[in-house]
Amino acid sequence: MKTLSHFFKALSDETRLRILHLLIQSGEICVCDLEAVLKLSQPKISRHLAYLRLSGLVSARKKGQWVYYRISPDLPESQNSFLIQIQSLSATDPVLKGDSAALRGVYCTDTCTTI
Amino acid sequence: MKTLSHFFKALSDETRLRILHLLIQSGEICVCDLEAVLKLSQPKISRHLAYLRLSGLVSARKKGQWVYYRISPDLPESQNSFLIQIQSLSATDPVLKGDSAALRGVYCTDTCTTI
DNA sequence: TTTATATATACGGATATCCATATATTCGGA
DNA sequence: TCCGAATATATGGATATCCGTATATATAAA
Repeated sequence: MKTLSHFFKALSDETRLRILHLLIQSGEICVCDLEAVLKLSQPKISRHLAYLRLSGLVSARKKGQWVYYRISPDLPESQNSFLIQIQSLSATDPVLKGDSAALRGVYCTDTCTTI
Repeated sequence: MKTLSHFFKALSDETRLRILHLLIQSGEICVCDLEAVLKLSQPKISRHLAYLRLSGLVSARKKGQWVYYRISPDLPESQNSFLIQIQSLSATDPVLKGDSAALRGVYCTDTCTTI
């Protein structure tokens, strides 16, 4: 039960929702790409990523000086089905829709994305 | 987007999750039955019901001295599909499972439930 | 009209959350 | 080895959240 309310607390912040939405959509993103897409300060993004990491929602992989984040592969099924639904929200939410578009832009023009 | 994070904030508290789970399951419950099932103080329950009411998640109907709460009938579809999933969580979560059982008990023995 | 029951809200304190700014840390390249 | 880029964390302040307790309100019953 604690786990469950903590899970929703992780979803209850706008920045974290936007991050999760991008991770669900793209599989794996590094911090600097999140920074470029979300247009938020680097410490703010890192702080929320740490929050998500500590809640077990995302996992990180270090490659050189970059750190790639993804939705945690061993998330319990119950939580996973909630996350999947977030994906469908981008159809109606303008901010999420904008993030999706910005992400495509980053993946076309940026230099920091090839693994 | 604010709406969405506020929605999850409403789900991020254990008491509110338990209340919502009962409302989803039973349609309509009055405060005193919630009190009997959850075994929590009346002001605590009322406070969280007020929170849910202000977030638009539940609506209230007054009948005599009782107030009956239900999931808001005009909840946006996106939020509704999230709520429905909460129902399925009672299969795995012991607290929610216990609440379901206690609710059945209340509906058999109590005096305050007939509308 | 007084009394009891159901429900809501006010108050004050403890704790959590969130942020901006500043500073560490780690790693690759010159 | 030194420098810059990518990322993480520390600090302190503002605000929100949550709770227990006390109190208010409304309705029913006596």
